[in-house]
Amino acid sequence: MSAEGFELNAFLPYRLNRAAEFVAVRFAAEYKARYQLTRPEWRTLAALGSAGSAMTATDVGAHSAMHKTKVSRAVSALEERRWLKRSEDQDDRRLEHLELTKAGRTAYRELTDLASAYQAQLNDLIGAGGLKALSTGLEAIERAIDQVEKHPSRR
Amino acid sequence: MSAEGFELNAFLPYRLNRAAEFVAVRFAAEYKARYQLTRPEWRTLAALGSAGSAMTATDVGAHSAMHKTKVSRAVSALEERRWLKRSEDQDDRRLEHLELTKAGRTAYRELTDLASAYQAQLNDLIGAGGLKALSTGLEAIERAIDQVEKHPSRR
DNA sequence: GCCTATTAGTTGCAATCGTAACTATCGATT
DNA sequence: AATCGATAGTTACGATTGCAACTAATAGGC
Repeated sequence: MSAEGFELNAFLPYRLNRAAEFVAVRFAAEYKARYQLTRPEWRTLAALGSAGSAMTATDVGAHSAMHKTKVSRAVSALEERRWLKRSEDQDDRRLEHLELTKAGRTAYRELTDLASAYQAQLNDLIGAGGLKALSTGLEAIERAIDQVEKHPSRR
Repeated sequence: MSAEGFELNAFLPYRLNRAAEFVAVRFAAEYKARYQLTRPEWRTLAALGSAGSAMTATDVGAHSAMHKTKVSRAVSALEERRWLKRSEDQDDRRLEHLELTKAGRTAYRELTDLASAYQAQLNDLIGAGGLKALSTGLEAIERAIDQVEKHPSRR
């Protein structure tokens, strides 16, 4: 049974990684060139910018599936740029609430322009049908992620 | 127009990366623990194993969306384990054809057992519908990748 | 047949990453 | 209220990465 029952082309981790890498690389090249932003920095900026309100570093990590040390370093870098500010939680001083500064929100808006343009390219490339299917499928994974994160059962 | 027209939750690179990272991390932990394989090594092994016939390093990179230095190092590591062998192309001596050894194919088969089990877990987590949609969507991206790789137009 | 551009693959090196250990704080148990 | 375990976030350090530069070989003018 173990002989030929496996199709790499149907194996989700492999396919997803391939697709993710493909779409990420070219976009990363853009914001790296124009803003000297690293991937974790962009992702952190994006998470905070899209949330609107403050988040903790742990929230950012959960939202973007990034390791907490990545988040920690990205936050430091963005803080140094004065694109975000931290504030201590009054009730629980382990937490810090992260929020974009005015400059950070401006940067976020500029970056989202780039992102929208890129998304449009992708739409052309992938087609409306593929996009729709992909979106439905990703929703299913996103539900699974939330679920697993809620009930870590075995970690 | 640039103000609020952007939804991070609809931005493909972000969503794909999140999903890919989520499904990859737990599987990577398994084969890393059992076989001391790194991700690029597993991906290279998988590409070669599933292809059946020989591939060049460039082929492996295209198939798995890995940077060529990653492939190069993974190939060296697998060679040292005697899981693959190289052979020079007679017509074009820049090329090397990569093929799994017997030990490599055995390892591949064992790994695919792990992979199948993991895929089954994912199926449960994501559901048949989500999986179907995801697959359709990924096919669209895969077509786009092939297309772009054929016609690098602007790179 | 040369000269130049291109491609396959490798490697040096600086930058980035993840693991594990750490600090600081909180919550729960007693 | 003292202790123990858990959690938020940081950091040291070894491992991994990717860029750029490199070698070696081919391909395409001319």
